[in-house]
Amino acid sequence: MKLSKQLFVTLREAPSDAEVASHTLMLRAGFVQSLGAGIYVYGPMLYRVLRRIEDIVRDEHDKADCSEMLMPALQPRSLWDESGRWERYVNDGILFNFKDRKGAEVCLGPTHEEVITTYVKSLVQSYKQLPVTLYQIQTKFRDEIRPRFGLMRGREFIMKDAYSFDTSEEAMVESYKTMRQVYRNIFTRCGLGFTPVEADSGAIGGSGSEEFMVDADTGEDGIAVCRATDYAANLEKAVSQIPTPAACDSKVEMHKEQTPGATTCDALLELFPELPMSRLLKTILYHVVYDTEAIAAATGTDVGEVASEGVVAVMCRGDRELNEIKLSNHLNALKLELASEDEVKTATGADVGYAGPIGLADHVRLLADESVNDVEGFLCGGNESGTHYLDVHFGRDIDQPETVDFGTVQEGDLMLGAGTGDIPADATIEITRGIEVGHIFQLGTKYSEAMDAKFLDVDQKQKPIWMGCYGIGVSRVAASAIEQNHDDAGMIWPLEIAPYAALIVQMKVGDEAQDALCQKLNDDLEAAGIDVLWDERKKVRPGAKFKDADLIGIPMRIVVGRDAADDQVEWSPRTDEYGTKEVIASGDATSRIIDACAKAGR
RNA sequence: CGGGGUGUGGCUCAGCUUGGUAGAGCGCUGCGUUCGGGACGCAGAGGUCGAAGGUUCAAAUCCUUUCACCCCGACCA
Repeated sequence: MKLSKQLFVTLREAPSDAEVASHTLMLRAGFVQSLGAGIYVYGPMLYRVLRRIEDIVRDEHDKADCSEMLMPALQPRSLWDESGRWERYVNDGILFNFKDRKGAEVCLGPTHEEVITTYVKSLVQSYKQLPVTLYQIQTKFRDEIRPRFGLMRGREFIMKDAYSFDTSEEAMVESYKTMRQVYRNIFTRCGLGFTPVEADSGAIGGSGSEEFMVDADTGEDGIAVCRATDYAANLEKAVSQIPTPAACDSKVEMHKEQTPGATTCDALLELFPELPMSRLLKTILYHVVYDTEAIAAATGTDVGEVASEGVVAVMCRGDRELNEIKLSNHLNALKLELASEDEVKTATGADVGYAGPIGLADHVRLLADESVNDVEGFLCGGNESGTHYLDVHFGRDIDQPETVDFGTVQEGDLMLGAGTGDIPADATIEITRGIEVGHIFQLGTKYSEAMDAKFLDVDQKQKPIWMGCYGIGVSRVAASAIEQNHDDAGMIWPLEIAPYAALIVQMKVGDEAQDALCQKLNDDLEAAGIDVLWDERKKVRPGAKFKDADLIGIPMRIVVGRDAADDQVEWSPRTDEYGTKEVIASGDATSRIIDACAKAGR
């Protein structure tokens, strides 16, 4: 491919609204153009990368007997009412929804469980048809709270989603394991360094779930990893041993202290410098919108009797942090946010900053994180502006509220069960960052039951189909590949997914020997099935060509210049993975490229 | 949603405080000299200063409204 045939325009300066490397470089290289927040045009170079990723995705899925299909992006509300997700997604504001000309509500699909379940249930009647796994590669729409970082979090993005259908839980787990291996193969072939982690299943629902994280400091997700045990989990999900709280010898009676202006843990520590942070209990108030149907189903009560909203107070040790995901899951919340100032005043009778467990308004539900266990003689808010209680003991002064793990794992925490079984006593947790490029779930029968997707089993009984679902952010894979592989000069693509395998940089266009040699290199490579890009732009000087070559990061490069008449070229790879700069015969260059591509399965 | 910031040629930005002919660098076009790591000279093209309204003899600049985009936060009590 001749470069001059493309609309190839690069920018010398980085556009001002780009923050992360992948976004900046893609804008500079003309890979993307922004059309609005989280909406991008994918240029020809990027599209080649996306197609390469898709091809790898297809190949690995097909090898695992998955069938590709395509579902509509436009989906009627009725489907989402069947699964019960319409309200939740509209509440979260993530759904692009609108009315058609007849006034019927529709949405642009953020995911496709409803459609695939509808499709499959009409086809599957017998256990003899299962298991089956279907997938598609398609554009998804999500009205993200805050789109950012270019392709990392867009409102429209390319996703591969797969769905497995099985006759039993055990069979579902088998399908899940197969897909886990498929995912490992895909990301390995894409040349990415990644970590699979245990994950929270979020709004999709279901039981087991793992995320595939590309290791990158700019990642939006925190990951808890333990080198000693291979444990790795998303911070939303991770568990650890909570350090023992500082002991308290004194049995002084509970008493009120004047603490005007001290509304934070740090401010309180200044007033009571001898008090350890672990004996300071904060109480945080949340406004909760409940998933009434889920609660009714779980408790066996009538939907009408379940409160739809409420205020919850959660206690937590001063040296620990709450985890709103865990809290939200425990409460069956559709929405969880910090209580407003007014709500705090009504609930506590005090300004924000003095909430405590003693004397809360009756309508407030009190819970606590596990970190409060065994804390004695603690300080907590007084529910009166400018006061806190000191030397409070659970049991003696107040009952200990219901205590659940609502906490966030912290760097240096010991592993749960450290010192028992195979887990070393000093197995500690590190916090790293990553980019979520894949997520796999065991859905169970959540959707099949809600949408009545059943099959007739060998025992003559109708049973719900066991489902799994598996997603890969194709466009995000491209962005994270850059995030992981770049330098100051530009992108450095892994050969497997590079827009072109090789680049011919011609120094002087119009020079007979160079023209002829470049043409031969181009033809030989193309004949061998190699996609090669030939920079034969006439009025671009060598320096600019080198800069552009560095920017777009095609891994293998041949410079054709002064030695062309002697059939010599410069081997000038983008990374030393393909050797170092040297002058070689043109035929050697061709065979090096062909060999490298064969090795990479390209 | 809350807070902060920014909108001026394709890109990066200056000008705004103190109203008075719309600027620079990069990029683009033509000609010439150059030609292995973003060359130089000369001559050009390209902007209703995000939008609407207002104040004024006069608005990129002051006021009001609005839209868009970016960042931070949703971790505090």
